Amino acid sequence: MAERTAPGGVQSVERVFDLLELITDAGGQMMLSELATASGLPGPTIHRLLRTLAAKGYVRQLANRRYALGPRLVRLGEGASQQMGAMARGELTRLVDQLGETANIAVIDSDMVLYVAQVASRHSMRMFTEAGRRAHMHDTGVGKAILAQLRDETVRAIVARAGMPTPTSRSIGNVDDLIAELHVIRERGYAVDDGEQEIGVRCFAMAVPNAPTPTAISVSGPVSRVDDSFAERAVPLLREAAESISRNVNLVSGG
Amino acid sequence: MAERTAPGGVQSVERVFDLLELITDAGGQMMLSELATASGLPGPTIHRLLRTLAAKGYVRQLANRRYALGPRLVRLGEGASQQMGAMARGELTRLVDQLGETANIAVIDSDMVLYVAQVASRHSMRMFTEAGRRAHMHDTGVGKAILAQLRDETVRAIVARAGMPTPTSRSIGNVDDLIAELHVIRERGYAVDDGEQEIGVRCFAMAVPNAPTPTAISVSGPVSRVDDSFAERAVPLLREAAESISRNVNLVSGG
DNA sequence: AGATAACTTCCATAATGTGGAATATCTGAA
DNA sequence: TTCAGATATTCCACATTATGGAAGTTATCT
Repeated sequence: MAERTAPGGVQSVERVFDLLELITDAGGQMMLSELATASGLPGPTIHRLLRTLAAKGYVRQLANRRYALGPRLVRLGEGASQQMGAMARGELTRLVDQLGETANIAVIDSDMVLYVAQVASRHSMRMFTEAGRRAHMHDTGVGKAILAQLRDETVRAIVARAGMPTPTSRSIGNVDDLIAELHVIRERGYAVDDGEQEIGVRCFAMAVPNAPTPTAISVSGPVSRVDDSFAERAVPLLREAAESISRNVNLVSGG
Repeated sequence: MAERTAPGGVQSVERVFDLLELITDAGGQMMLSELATASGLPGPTIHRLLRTLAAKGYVRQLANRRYALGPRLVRLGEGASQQMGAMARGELTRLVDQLGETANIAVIDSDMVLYVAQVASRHSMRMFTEAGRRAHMHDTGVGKAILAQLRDETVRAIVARAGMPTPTSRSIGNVDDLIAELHVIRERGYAVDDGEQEIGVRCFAMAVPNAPTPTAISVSGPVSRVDDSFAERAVPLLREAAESISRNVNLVSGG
């Protein structure tokens, strides 16, 4: 019809993943009628698609007829996580060894950042950002590092869709301030999150150059440990790590 | 063609998930030609399917043209994992109320156990197994409960791939001892981990029957509290919980 | 460099997926 | 309990959609 069709895209495959994303957005389970209104697809079509997924275990139908994400997705997700992690884990571990703070790798995922892997520091006081967690872009180090690689108008579109909540008094609350901050990040080569997501937590982040999906890595910890002298040591190590990961992601890496 | 067609199944959807599973089995990345021989599908068909996935971020194409699992799968997997947890949380909470010790649910995930959800006891001294954590199978209660449901040769293959580290002096260190232990577990109906992962921690575990992915639940705590009289109370409650979760997880077709 | 293997694009074909209409099932009200 | 309204599922005629052989590209090996 009037809808734009992606070239070479297989319709039913696109639809089935749209449905899975909708269910995920809704917290893991949905009624068929809800999916119909959310997706705009006719009931029988959705039913047939979900039936196919259910037969393979990617979706489960509950007793109340609702459809829920199925256990087989866990394995695929874990595999994808390991895949990204395999390319980055060595470098993240090295960062943790060298700096003693928690290291993360995150990618952009529909207007937010998705934490793909984490190597935790051995300190008892540390962040709990689990792999698979999503966060806003404007108030995280990795998010700002990624945004700094995009064009300003793209950034505006992203925050318009995702919103700009201000979890702390230091969070950036409007687009123009964010754009200004991104200019600083581009000059400087790395992003800083100084208590923008949580007071007392500071984070240094850097984009992974030429990644297929915009990607960034970070080290973060309490301000008491993550100070100016930490930054001096961290920035060159972050750069090394980002470049090394870039090489891994783009070239072959047996793991 | 003369092939059997699944009733109501959407071909391209089935194929696309078969491909994702193949890539996962192969460790996260594969060449198109490898997929062609493994799946029996013609090259152009695979290419079109993967291109659709790649456009949405469920697969990434590396510089050497190999296809790897993409970052968007991470989020779906995480959602599915939480979903499993949601179905079990009520039962786990009841176990904690009844027994006063921490309850876990875990699934098998590429030769290891993946802790999907945990309800912690109120005791200050307790286990710290976080949801999302993976552990070996041979030295955990949930792992052994799951292995006891599999055929011996499958068990041998799993431990051959995953290895059998012995974190404590009580850990099982060779396959034959493990197989013997699994026979005991099958007879008895539940698994015990008595300090095999950490000295002083005891755990009772039971498989969730007929789960789509092999699954088990457990209660664990310090030996001082988790003794014989605890076992007497725990085992019937574990069985009830496992059966209840089984009913939740499997689609209740009879109403 | 040339040869070989692997990947990608093209396009005629019909098999495949589609969705409106009909039917079955569930949920809540009286 | 029975009934009405909402929701899910099955059916099936139709053409849109996916298919895969053949041809064209691009990488890798010798």
